[in-house]
Amino acid sequence: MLDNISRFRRLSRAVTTQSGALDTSFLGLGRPLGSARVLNAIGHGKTEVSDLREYLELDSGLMSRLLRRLEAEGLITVESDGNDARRRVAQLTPAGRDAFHQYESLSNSAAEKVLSRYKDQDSLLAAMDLIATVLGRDHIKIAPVDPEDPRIEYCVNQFYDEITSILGITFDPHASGNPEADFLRPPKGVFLLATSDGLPIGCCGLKGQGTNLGEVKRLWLSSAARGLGLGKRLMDEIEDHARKLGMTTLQLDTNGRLHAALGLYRNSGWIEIDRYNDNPYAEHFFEKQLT
Amino acid sequence: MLDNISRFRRLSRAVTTQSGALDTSFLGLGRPLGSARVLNAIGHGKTEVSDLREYLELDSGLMSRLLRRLEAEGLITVESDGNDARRRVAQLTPAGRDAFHQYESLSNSAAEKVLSRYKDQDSLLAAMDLIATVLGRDHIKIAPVDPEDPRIEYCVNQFYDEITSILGITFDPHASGNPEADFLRPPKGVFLLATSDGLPIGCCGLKGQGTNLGEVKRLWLSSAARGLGLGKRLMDEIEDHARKLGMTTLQLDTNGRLHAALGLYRNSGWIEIDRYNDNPYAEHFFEKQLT
DNA sequence: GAATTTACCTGACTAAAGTCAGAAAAAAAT
DNA sequence: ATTTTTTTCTGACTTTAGTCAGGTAAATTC
Repeated sequence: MLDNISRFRRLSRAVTTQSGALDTSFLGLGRPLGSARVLNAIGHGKTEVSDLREYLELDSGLMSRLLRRLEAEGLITVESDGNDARRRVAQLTPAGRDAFHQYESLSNSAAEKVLSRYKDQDSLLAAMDLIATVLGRDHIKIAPVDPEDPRIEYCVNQFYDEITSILGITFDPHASGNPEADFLRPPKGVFLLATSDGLPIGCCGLKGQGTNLGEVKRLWLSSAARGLGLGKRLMDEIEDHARKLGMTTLQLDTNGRLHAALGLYRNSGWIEIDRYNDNPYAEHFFEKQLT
Repeated sequence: MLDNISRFRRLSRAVTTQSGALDTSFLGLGRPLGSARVLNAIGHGKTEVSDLREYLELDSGLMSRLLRRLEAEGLITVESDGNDARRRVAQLTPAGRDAFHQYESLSNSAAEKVLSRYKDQDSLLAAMDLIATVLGRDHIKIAPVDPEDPRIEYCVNQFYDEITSILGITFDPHASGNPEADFLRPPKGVFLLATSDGLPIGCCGLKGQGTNLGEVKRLWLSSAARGLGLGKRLMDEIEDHARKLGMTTLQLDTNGRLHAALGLYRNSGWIEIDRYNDNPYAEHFFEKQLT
């Protein structure tokens, strides 16, 4: 009925009007918007002044004055960086932390108010995840984390749930050769986690034994993250890590019903080979030579 | 992994940063934000100054000055209203229309850029509709429209598609007693359309024959609009219209697989009765006495 | 028909946001 | 060791946004 662009702009209007509720929370504590933005950015971990400037897109003169103002209010301290004495680092004082938490709880209660009025929260939240991930696709971060990190646990459990529902069976991780964490962390292997603004949206493990043969395990993408080329990015980074770990050949197994995964492997240089293990869930086996 | 509130705030950040792309389009033409907002509001049909003030939440002094400024730039004209000479009405000049269209195309191309980068646009747009509708639930409008309005046609086609997919058969509107438009518009009946910021999200028809018996037809809610109590609102308004049209008894038929609809009828005073027509898709028949 | 209310306007102001030129100190490049 | 670059800061501005106290004319109420 409406064209696609109108539909997007409609979302944008709805969110900005509603999170006017979030934005006005920035105005609700009697502090001008500029100061509030700086305080919140610091609270969210942007401590280096140059970072702050870039993030908030502020002129250096203005930035400086806003920092002086927050300092004068006793909300922050600004000190020189140890490594580079030109750079300066801002920290919240206890009073600053208080003020920051006031902003946070204002934002939270505004968000809660919106959410609480809707019954089917799961689908609403899934829709939010999808949109936030697509809009923030340029800011997706991929980084190695420990295989026992709770975020990996979350991703892998999602992976199991999906396998279970797609294959229509109860997936037993051990039967599929659930790798020990030691094989998935340096120096033997690695586990990559993809996050979008804090939300884990994908992962991929590389299992090694200290030899030149590695195995790719547990490639998973959240439904919000599909269609963004993230699977390819994860696999490319896994290959980079494999090379650094001295591997020359990678293998993986997968199930025929995971169409997107199959397509990805076939389109990125993987060659189908004979069964190389007894994983009951696997139907296709691939190998790739690293060059 | 993230709690619900963080997920909402993540969406909000993503949209405001991205539609920073939309917002900065308001800043991209060398005009201050205030003037740009007024110009765009006028372009979108808010012509009365009092409307503008309320919509943009501006002080009357500020509003006045912004209008003078746009007038001086030759973008608008402001004249007194014919009916009430205190009120004033703003109109875009040709130059103003040009400027407005520049803002529109900036916004559109920003939106297009985001959308074009994603493969599965349907699910993305559905997610956007859902969120925009939920966030804008307080602004859902229900109004009678002509049964041959293209928006009704759109809704009713969606309704047919759904019936087809839920019942697993090809739905033939005529077999189900597709009512003639004349029975669905005053003075015999009425057709209500629910819209959220321009997007049709639900409809309901009331078929009459000029007697005291009416029939409710084609109650449909878009998937984005479920769980908001909109079905109840539509039915309540249908009953109001029925009373005004002199009806004392309403009937309807429905299929057993439309669980939400069945629940709605059973919870709002409808009594199940015997089959009163030969609609092959209907399995349940209800009646309600209006008081 | 006088009093009140409404809608808009103007002038006089303040606060906030943003710009620009230059200066100081540290780091990096030559 | 000197020059250049980077990072931050300060002072002197301008523009924008927002507030408040009236004022005028039209409409409404009594």
